[in-house]
Amino acid sequence: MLSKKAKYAIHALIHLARRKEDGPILISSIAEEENIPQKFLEAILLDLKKDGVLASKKGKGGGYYLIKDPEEVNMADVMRLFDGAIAFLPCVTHKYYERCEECKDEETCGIRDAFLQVRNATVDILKASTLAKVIEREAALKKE
Amino acid sequence: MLSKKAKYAIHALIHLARRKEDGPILISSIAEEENIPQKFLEAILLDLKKDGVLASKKGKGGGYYLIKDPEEVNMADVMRLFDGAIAFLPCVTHKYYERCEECKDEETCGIRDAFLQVRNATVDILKASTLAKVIEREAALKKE
DNA sequence: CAATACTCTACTAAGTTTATAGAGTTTATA
DNA sequence: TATAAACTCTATAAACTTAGTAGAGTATTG
Repeated sequence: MLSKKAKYAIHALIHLARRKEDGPILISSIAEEENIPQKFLEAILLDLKKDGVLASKKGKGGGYYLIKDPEEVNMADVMRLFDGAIAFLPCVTHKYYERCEECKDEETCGIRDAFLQVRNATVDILKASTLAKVIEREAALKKE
Repeated sequence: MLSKKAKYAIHALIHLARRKEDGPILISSIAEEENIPQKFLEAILLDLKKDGVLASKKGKGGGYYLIKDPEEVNMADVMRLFDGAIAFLPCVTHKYYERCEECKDEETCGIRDAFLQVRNATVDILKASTLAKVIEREAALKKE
């Protein structure tokens, strides 16, 4: 399961992507509209800023805004930032690779093989799920 | 990530599936060969027994053995037994469904739509990954 | 300079995971 | 029928993670 942090981050990003022409958006207004505890959201937005997805402006008229294109921000990257590896086993991850202690031979491990398929399918879908795509899809679903 | 419990369970099941003609296998021998803390493994095997995958025999000559066909035991079921839902969001699971608190309209939620695709792809692969298939695949990888 | 709004550090409560300890129960067999 | 073998059950606990709070600090605008 996604952590609340990752989930909140996705909601905040969609929120900002929708309003990307409106200039800086207040933390407090995101928190209120998306039902996220404000102090918790502050930490999340800071992480997204450090990661280069968002930028902020201090003082009156300040707030957060997207600096990446909504087509370049995808669910896989957000999940990795907050929850770490996406895969179910450390031996099939790319960035967070670790050997399984109990594993005798990784190359011929049938369990690994199964979970590698899962990981690849998952990452493919999540990479394709950009902010732009999610917003687009939402509009399409509303028309049905 | 899989919990250790789920991981140990999979290893124990593969171990038992490989030796399904050998009669009851000792907990202690599974624990030793698969590098699993014995007391921890006892609880895991008990869960698998309650779930109807394994049976046990007490006393001398006792141990655990598979009662389901290795082709009928798949990774999805094992994961659900020990770790609960497979999906990343409660609103896209089947058995463990729950509404997302912050969600305004589930039917048109673009985030849900993305994670539903992930869940479906994941479950399809995990359901196809039976003990028999994992063992088979392992043999194939060894021949390469 | 005063109000606004983001930033940083520290802390904490609750829950989950990964075990361990030890007594209890059942069964085979000598 | 005693005894050792082997699974079963209950209780406990350390370590870690998650989700969230508090409050002081810093930068900016007007």
